[in-house]
Amino acid sequence: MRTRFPPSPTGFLHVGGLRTALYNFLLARKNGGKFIFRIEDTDQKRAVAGAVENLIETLKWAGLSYDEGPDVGGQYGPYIQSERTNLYKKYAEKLVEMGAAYPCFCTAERLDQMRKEQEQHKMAPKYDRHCLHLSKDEIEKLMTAKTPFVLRQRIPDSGGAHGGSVMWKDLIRSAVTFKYETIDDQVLLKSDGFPTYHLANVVDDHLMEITHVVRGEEWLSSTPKHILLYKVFGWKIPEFGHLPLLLNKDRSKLSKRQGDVAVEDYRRKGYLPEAVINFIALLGWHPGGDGVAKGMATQEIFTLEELIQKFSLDKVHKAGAVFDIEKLDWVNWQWRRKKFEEQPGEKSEKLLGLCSEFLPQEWLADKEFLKRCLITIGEKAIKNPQEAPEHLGFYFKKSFEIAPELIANPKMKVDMEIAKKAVAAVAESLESFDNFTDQEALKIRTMEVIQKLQLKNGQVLWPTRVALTGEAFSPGVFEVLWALGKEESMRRLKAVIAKCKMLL
RNA sequence: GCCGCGUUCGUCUAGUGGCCUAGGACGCCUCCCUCUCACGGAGGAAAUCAUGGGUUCAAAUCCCAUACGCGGUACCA
Repeated sequence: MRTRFPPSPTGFLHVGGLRTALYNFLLARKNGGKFIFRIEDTDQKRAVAGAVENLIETLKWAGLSYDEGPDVGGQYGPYIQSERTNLYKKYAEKLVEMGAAYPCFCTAERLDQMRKEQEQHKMAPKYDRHCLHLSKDEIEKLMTAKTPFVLRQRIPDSGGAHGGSVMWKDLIRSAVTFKYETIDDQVLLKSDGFPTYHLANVVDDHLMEITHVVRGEEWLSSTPKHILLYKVFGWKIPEFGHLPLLLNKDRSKLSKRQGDVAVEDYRRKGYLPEAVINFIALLGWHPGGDGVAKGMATQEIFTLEELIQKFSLDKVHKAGAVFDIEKLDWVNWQWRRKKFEEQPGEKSEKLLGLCSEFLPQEWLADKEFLKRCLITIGEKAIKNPQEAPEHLGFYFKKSFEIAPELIANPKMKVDMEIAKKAVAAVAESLESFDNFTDQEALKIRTMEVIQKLQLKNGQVLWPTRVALTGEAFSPGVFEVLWALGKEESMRRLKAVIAKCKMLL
């Protein structure tokens, strides 16, 4: 078995493209076959510099290794279509000899005009074969006059020797049929000498001995043209499988307008390759729930290795799937946690390793302090290391404004008077307390204060926490005291007490 | 318009004629944990299986029609 992924180097790798690549990869790996990476750059106008390198880099990031490709070589190369143009020309000429293709000299204007008329008559736009009826002399004359021309595929007539239609058994959609009269005389070779997708694709897939063509649903209606080409060449027709599309929330084809579609966007935002692969694999495919009893959970998290083991094309769906970023976020969280837990080492060291690249240089000066801070935001740092600076900011501020309405929070039943009393009492108690390295001891000590004050936990702890952090949301009081240490904790508490006095 | 493909909770899905009073996951809601956020735990709402006809003792599952959605309709891939 040989599968392939042949993107166009028109920029970034689309998440839909990644999924197509993934399924081809899984299919090949599952069956001990080869996975081939090929560049389809026959459209010169759309080629983007650096796009090939970008595709290679992104596939590498995702962990989809290929056995043959432009950068790794292989015995069927070259793997870049623009380096194979003479090949396509040769086969195109063969088609002309066999009467399966013919030159067309029609101008863009005539074609436009023709289509407009067809549309007015509510007909499907289709080449009218104007140039098919050109005599040998006429063709020769136009050729010697160097009139630009293309080569068109000659679709057989209905009811001819080949019957009236082309049918194939799609790996995903079962039997699909197209009548000859609905198939256009597709351009095979462009006037610039480059082939179109239809020719290049068939020639390459044959020459590279591709056995399974698994691609997006957008190719479904051009498949009959490809099959016809295989037939006239007398080549073995590969298996075809057409994948459902990835959709926006409104069920239109996944597009840039409604969110990120480039794999690199997700990479940049901190999504793990394992998570993206896991999530995308399940968009249009599911291994099935064999032996899963009613009420039992089905597996949601898969490693690449598990995907390879469980993958099969007959479990691929026919309908499109909406790309739901919220589920991706959840899958990403599961993966971050899993990888963090599996990684050996001290938790604080691991957190530091995870976040340090996103933190300001100054914060790295006192590593022990930083590690304590990281411990207090724990899960949040694991969930998204890139956001760690936001959660840690208050630790590194020398001073901050505390809004009166933040510290005096009616929901917590705290007014300015209670706040002052609470923070002052905690500060006083802690002044003569030295065991700041023990969170449990800090808690016991503070609870005694609360009891003495005859206040609710929240009435004391809320203003204390706000006094220490200046934030509505933050780690808890005891964690912050522990991380900050006595000196800085006392400084912050006293500063707020002074401010409360002024406000009263 | 024409051709083709599709249709199970909001979303991803399990389901291949009786195990389905349709299961799981995300999200949402409630409660618990708790000084806040997050994490974690326990529950809940949520699909007349697109609709209408068949076939069958029995249909989400098979057949037909309709509706709706999507894709293609380029000298783009």
